Amino acid sequence: MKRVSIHDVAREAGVSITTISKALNNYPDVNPQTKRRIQEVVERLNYVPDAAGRSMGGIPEKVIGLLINDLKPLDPSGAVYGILSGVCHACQDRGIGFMLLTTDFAAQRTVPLKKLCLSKGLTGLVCSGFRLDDSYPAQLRDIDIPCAFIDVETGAPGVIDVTMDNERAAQEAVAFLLKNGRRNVALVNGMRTADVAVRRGRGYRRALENANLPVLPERMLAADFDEGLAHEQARRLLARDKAVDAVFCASDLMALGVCRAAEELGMEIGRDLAVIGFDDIPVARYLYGGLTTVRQDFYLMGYTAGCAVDDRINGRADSLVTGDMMYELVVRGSAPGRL
Amino acid sequence: MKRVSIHDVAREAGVSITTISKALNNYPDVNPQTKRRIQEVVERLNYVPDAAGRSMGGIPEKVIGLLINDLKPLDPSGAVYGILSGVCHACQDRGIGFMLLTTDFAAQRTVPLKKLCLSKGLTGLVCSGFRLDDSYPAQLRDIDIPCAFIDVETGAPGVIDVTMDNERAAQEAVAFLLKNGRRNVALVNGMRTADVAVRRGRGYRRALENANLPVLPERMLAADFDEGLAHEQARRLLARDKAVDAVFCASDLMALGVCRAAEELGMEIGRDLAVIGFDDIPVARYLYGGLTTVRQDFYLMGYTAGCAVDDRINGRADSLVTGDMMYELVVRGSAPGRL
DNA sequence: GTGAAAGCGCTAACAT
DNA sequence: ATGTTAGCGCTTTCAC
Repeated sequence: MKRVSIHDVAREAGVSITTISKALNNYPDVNPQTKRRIQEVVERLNYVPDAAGRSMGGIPEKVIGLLINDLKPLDPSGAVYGILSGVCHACQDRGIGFMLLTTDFAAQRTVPLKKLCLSKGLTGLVCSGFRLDDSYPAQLRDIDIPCAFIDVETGAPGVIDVTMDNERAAQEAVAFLLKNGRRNVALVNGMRTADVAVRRGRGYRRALENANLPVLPERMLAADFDEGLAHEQARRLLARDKAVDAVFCASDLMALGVCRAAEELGMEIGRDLAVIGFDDIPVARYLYGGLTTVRQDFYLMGYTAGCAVDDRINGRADSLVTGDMMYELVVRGSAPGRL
Repeated sequence: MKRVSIHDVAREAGVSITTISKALNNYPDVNPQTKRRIQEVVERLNYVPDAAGRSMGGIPEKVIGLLINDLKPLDPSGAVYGILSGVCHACQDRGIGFMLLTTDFAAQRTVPLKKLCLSKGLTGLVCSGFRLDDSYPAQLRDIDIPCAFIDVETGAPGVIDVTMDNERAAQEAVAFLLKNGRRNVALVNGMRTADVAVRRGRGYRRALENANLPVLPERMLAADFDEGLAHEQARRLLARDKAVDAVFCASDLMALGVCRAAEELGMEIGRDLAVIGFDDIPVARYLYGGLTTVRQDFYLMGYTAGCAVDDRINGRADSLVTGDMMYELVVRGSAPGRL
């Protein structure tokens, strides 16, 4: 079964392919009658212009690629999904094509970013899920299409960094704990290769320093954004350091692990131990009397990134959304108090 | 900045474009020396073959499209994400292209499925998120590429239905409750337009009938797979019908809502009220002493669908994974007992 | 208002 | 082992 081409339509409609092309691209110099006849034939033959053909002819569709690093089977925090749907909707709203691409640590060394963009024919790019030791962030200067990076402050010239002020958010969260009477606040952080983790760690530290409290290394745990690891680490910490009365976690998932550990040790969440998470995942409000957390809006980040890239594509360079994304401390039962 | 084409490479390497093409496509009849020289020029010029050009020339890349209906900003159950990453990885493993597409109720009536496939140049299709009243499932006979449907038993000839035996799974879950002493089991179901909801409802009914227990309409609630609605409905039910000692929910999210309602009414989950969910979302194991649930593996469903479609593309028609997907009753604290 | 012809970047017969 | 040429489906001058 061969594909029906513009020639088939032309033959059937009794005109030249040129006229078909013009009619389909809404050129003004086509007789309305002819146009209608053509439309009819198009319907009847179920003709659909070939994208490759158009592209070659001179109408390459604009496409924004969302490049996700290390796409995993599970996305417990929903961050990847949120960003994905955000970029996707932005492209829909702007009437521009969307393409999902993936890579990983190894592939980044094999295929240059520029080559990737070129081979996919991208007009714009949004990157997400990259760590500080990945190589694509360093290849940013090579590509010549508008590009946005999510959750990594690349600082690269011309690159749109879509991030929120993680340091300040973390600082506020810890300050909230201190203000509500906690004095021995521990930290459960993600891996050091995650830009956001580094910054949240800094915020934690700064909050303690501002309150003239000691920053104790033994109270700063790394749990790779993993519930299980957080649970394990927290259990050990809480068992040996009875003074700890609050924990700030760099993700809700890790906060869940901490809560689990605390309950196993007979502590009551929100009273004996205040726990703050990060992200505000959909189920956060239902757990442990509600998980106090720093909300961020992944969908909006994706949507913002997509729009910003599209703006750049269209020459509007005004949108520089660096560090501007919203966050909000949502106070619930796991760490009660007032702001 | 013009795109570097095969001609540029040819000129620079001092050979014809044919030789370039052959070298790049690993034809045997190219002098190894020449080939190396070409590789060099390719690197230097940063040449990347144009996808559209190849497509037209005669090497159209195979592409499987994942068509998702009604893509929302949030995916609390992680179902969409799991399927997405599954199909994506399947395509990677099989060395075939992957394309994410979206549609919605309105668009389905505007753009015929066939037209969509044609315009995107798809070689295969995986559909997810469709309801019984959507129109694409009915247009299946129109398309002439291999196609898999997830979570809808279309029954269409040639279509790969990737589903699990929802009816049997639900029946087993309810039977488990009965076996462990529960006698007044309520149902909290999703919307009637979801194929899986219909089947899970049937399983619930059948389990009761098999045990010669009455099937009471007032104990069958519809909560649209929504936590809030489930909470509301359950609260009302539990308040008026004190006999209810167990609830089977068609999703973990709704189960959470039910648990919340029960606790508000002073009931203890797992003792006063047994609650079973469906899906086994990542956080399920951490809630209410662990949520008893029917696990399903969305990632695997996506992966299976992708592979099955690829098999079909390659002429291997053996893979007919209808109703075969795994499920498993995971017993935890919210509905304790033995199988 | 319509059409003939060139050309987009590439592959594939078919020479040579 | 390499080059010539036709053609893929489309858009776009430029004549008519």
